[in-house]
Amino acid sequence: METQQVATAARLLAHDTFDKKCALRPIMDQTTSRWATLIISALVAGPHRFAQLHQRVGGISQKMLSQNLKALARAGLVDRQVAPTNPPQVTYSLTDLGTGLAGPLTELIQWFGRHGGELLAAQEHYDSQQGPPRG
Amino acid sequence: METQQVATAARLLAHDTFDKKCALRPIMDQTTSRWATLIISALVAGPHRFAQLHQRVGGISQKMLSQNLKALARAGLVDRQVAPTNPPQVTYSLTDLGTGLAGPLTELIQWFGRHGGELLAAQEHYDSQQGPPRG
DNA sequence: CAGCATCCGACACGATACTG
DNA sequence: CAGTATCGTGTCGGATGCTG
Repeated sequence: METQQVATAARLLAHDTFDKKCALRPIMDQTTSRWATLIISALVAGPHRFAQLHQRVGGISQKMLSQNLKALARAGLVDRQVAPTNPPQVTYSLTDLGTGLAGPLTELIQWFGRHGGELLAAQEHYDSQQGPPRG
Repeated sequence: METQQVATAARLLAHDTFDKKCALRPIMDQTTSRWATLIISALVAGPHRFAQLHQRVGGISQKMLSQNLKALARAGLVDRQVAPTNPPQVTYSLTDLGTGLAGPLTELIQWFGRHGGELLAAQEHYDSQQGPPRG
């Protein structure tokens, strides 16, 4: 189908997220990932040191923190400032781009906060009547 | 520290997303996961059949689609309607809760659409000057 | 058509140890 | 303090085949 191909091309040009080949998918995946969302929303409050972030984002390992921070820096969402002191001081902060993302992202997180009860209740209801998650 | 424990308790009651034990984390993880975001935003346009979704969300496998759909149904975000016909017709649609989530979520996706160019450019710039992604 | 069961590879993730 | 290197495990996720 010719129209099919045209549609695909149009979707690619427009960054159609539904398209399999959308170049944004990898970035979206990592940016909306478990840890990245928390890291970004933590940085909304202001610049943080590595250890501060590690403490703020409960349960994250240094490896994951470092890894996510690097990915976010690569995407141009966070800025990494190294102070030439001893011991070294590294400060992470949101770029303008990152701050822009933080808006929609925190709204999403806040939605979860507001509707957390409903979500939990729905799960309990679901589990109680037909399919317990395990066993 | 007593205050530490009190703070932790307060965070749990308030669904503090930063807390390691936050009960919402698993739900958030799967809801903001690669496929779930696309499925939800696909359903905003209206109810879909299984095959329709499979086609709409480019690159997803039946397994992942089925799995995500089940998880979303469990969280009370999508509704599953089975018509007793032959062959069976199963229709998925957003619940009110799901529609509520779709708002913040589509805003987030649209943000990526608008700033996709900047993100991609930032990555290229980053890679070109210091750290190519894979040696 | 809708969807589950199974196998299997790839990597995400965490714990630990080590470096500057 | 701020990471990197390495290892082991668990889960993610695709391909295939079968059911009703």
